[in-house]
Amino acid sequence: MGRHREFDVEKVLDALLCVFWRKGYEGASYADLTEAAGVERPALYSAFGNKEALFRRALDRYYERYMGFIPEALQLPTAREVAAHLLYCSVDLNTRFPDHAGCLNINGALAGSDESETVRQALIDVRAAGEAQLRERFERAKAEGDLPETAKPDALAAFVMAILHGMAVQAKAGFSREMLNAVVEQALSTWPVGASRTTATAKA
Amino acid sequence: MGRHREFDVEKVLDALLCVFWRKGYEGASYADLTEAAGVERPALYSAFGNKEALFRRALDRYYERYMGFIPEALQLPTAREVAAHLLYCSVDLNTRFPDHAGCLNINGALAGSDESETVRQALIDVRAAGEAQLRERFERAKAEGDLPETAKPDALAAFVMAILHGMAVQAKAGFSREMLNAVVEQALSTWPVGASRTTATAKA
DNA sequence: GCGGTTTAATACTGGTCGTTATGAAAAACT
DNA sequence: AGTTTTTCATAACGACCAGTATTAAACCGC
Repeated sequence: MGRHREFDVEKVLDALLCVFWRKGYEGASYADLTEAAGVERPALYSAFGNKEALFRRALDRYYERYMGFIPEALQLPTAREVAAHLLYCSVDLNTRFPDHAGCLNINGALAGSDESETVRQALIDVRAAGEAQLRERFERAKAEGDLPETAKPDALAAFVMAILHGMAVQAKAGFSREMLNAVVEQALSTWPVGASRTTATAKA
Repeated sequence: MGRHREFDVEKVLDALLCVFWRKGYEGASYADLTEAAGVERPALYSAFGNKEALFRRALDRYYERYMGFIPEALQLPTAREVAAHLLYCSVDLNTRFPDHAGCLNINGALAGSDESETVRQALIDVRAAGEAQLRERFERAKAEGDLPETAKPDALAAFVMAILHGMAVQAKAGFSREMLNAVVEQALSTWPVGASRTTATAKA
């Protein structure tokens, strides 16, 4: 019973997500958020809680709406295809929206005041979870002979993640999609070749 | 004539530099800065100007004091050695100080409020200048036959920079030096080989 | 040692931050 | 229709932000 909410919570969350994507957690003020959402301040508090809870909801939604290519990639048959799909889709996402380039996770809170420490750690945890999934996928690939015996799945996963993070930084700096695709090409050009695929070329 | 300054400007600048390194431009408050410097607020204004000017001085000092390996690297004989030196020295710098891990340029201002836009652009410009130097060095390497005719110096430079930025993000997240060195190893494992060095191994 | 000049320390400014109290408007239940 | 409950909009809260006015202390030349 009682009055109904006059705004669509998910639509508002999408608008807030874009603000955080562009300005990061601390850089986004409630003035920015209310303007983008078209909703007054107390409504945001009643719908989501405080700013940190709001950001975490936006982060969840970000992975649901935009990071669908991660599970997609993990299901591809070879480690190389997994990496390629991750990298190319990431380039697309990082450059698709000119007004909020890059990645919410990286833009969100790389460094900042002590008050945002918990948010920073949350972002780190999410990245670490993704990297762990990737490492496990590469371990499987190694067991399947898709990656050579000398391959180090943890280093390979960290390498792919480094490219992803580095390109997010570059996208935020205005790098073109073409340039970032060339970076991906370069990154993939040295992919290790396993026993089951020794016919693959060594350099793209 | 008049009273002498009681503090060493360069020592203070080093202390401020470390605060920015850890918290970034917007995340560092004057409360943080004065505490780290052991100097009161008006003294910082009289010595450096406002916060932005202060940050730019700190950034200059950062490159002078800690980024000496960049010109070092550019003078090495082969493109691969240039890249290797950049990457390994960067890992060392990013993990040398546990209380301010990563890179000042990346931590400084990746995203934030509109007021820090000029600072963000300044950091982007500095990175672009470094990348341009690297590209030119790779163009020379290509002309010398050190890189193959098919090599794209701009993509190669962007690739190396992406690894550098990505590792800076990872270092800030607490990655160990060993892990990052493994990332560098992976990044270098597929380095293109030119006609003058066809005897080099294709995979590490 | 005395006047002129620069630095040092304290305290304050207007503005913005995240958060919340308050009272009016609107919907559902009795 | 009347009552209750929830949402809405305005406006306020204390805290902190970057930046500064003010006054006392230290140094110089004389």
